[in-house]
Amino acid sequence: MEDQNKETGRIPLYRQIKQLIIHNIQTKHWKPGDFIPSESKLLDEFNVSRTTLRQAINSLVQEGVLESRQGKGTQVKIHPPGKLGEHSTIMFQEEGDQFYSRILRMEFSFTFFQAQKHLNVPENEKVFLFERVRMADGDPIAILQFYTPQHIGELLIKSDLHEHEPYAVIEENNGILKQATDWVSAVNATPHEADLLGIRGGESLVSISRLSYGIDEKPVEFSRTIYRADRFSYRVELAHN
Amino acid sequence: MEDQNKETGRIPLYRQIKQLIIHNIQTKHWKPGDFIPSESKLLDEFNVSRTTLRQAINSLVQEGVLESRQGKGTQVKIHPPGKLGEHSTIMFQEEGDQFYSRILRMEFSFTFFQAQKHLNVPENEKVFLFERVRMADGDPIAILQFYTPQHIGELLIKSDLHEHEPYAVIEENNGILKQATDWVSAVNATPHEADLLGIRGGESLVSISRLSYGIDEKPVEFSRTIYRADRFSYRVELAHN
DNA sequence: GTTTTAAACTTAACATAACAAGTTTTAAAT
DNA sequence: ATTTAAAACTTGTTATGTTAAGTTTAAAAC
Repeated sequence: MEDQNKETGRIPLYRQIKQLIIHNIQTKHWKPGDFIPSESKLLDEFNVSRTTLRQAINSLVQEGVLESRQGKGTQVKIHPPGKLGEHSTIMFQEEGDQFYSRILRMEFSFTFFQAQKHLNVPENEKVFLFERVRMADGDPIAILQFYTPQHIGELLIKSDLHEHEPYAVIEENNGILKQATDWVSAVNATPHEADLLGIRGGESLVSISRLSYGIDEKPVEFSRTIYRADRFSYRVELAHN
Repeated sequence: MEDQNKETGRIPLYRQIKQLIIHNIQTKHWKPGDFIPSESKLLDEFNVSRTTLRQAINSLVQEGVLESRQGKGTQVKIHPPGKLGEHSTIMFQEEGDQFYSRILRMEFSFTFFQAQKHLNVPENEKVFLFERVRMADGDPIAILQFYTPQHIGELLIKSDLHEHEPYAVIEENNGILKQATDWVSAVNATPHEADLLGIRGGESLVSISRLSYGIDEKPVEFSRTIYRADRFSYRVELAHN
């Protein structure tokens, strides 16, 4: 760590080290499952005290980015794509359901104002919308609207979204997701929604809005999904913390 | 810290310190909101290095038991009764709302089958139901059904449920809650529910079923609450761990 | 070749020291 | 009395050691 870092001061050294580690992960220098260099090697690379390095690493272990084991080493933790937390969002009644999606829209626009605001996208930049209907054994069960900033949207259209889940594409190209907030509520189906889902207008639907952040704390994805309430339940495990 | 602790070895010192701190909290020696002694005082009391003491304290801060602020001190964190996890269940639009409840039913019965099953109550024992309508500034916004095993129900009716929240009564008499599961879904209001909530029949409502467990891992409370969707949002914070 | 042993790695735990940066208390100045 | 400044607290950050405890590797013994 250079002197000017110590002198600029405001940002603690261990946080700067954290950022360097995160950068190595985001640039795929260290990939999920990889062992990062040992403490002694990182001490040489970063030129900080062991205390400081361990503070940075332990912090990332706490946040679920790294995983350390005594004697073995420290590796970048592997997470299933898009899976955050312990909640199991989708609880359909049958296991044998065949899932697939029917794409409704893939569109860049300046006018997705709510998503633009949540994603912190400047007004002169477009937002990408990816809209699908999710089917289970031929029945439509949910409408998914998936918004991302322009540069991520371009990544997505380059991939084959008919074949790959957007979460998987993002995590392969844009680093892993670290944190998200869900807002769960209920709405009455509009005639158009009822039409898509094959239900009567006014039926109750579960609405889930999600805002996801990457390990660099920047918003990655805003989505709104509405589920048929008769096919869906959202489970949350709660504990003190 | 005595020598035999260091020599028995297996349990790290900082974990032993953690246990001592927790013991002080459990025995109400240090109460929620209290500032615990400063680091220098605890160093004298425990006879360990600052590193070790801070490791114990920081660990408890991470777990949400303590809360430290530079320059001020470290205090035992206050958890609102019945509040588990980071989700903030109730997000009504205005801050100035005056909340109160109107009691509908307080009843012991053998026939609350769903609750009986979830609470693991034997068939020859009654289940207690406490049913209310929650009001915000005069508007009804939710119907709350609160089920407990018989012995807890008896505690509740002895307290003044017009004055005290059942969660608070339980945590004062029956220990704190440790874990809970929420199931969130959506339903259409029945005519009776619409009547109670002052809305049209068929309106969308958010339905939350909760099963709570105490420190002894036994079920304490099963509840079902339905909220007017226009006044309610359920927020969940998700993170890797 | 196989097993055993020791060495060389890894992270975990603990102590001591010094300084920085907030907050409160106290004493001084007005 | 009020304001100001200094001192005395508090937790936060960083450095430098040392020893312990797992895991892997390499050498030695068979």
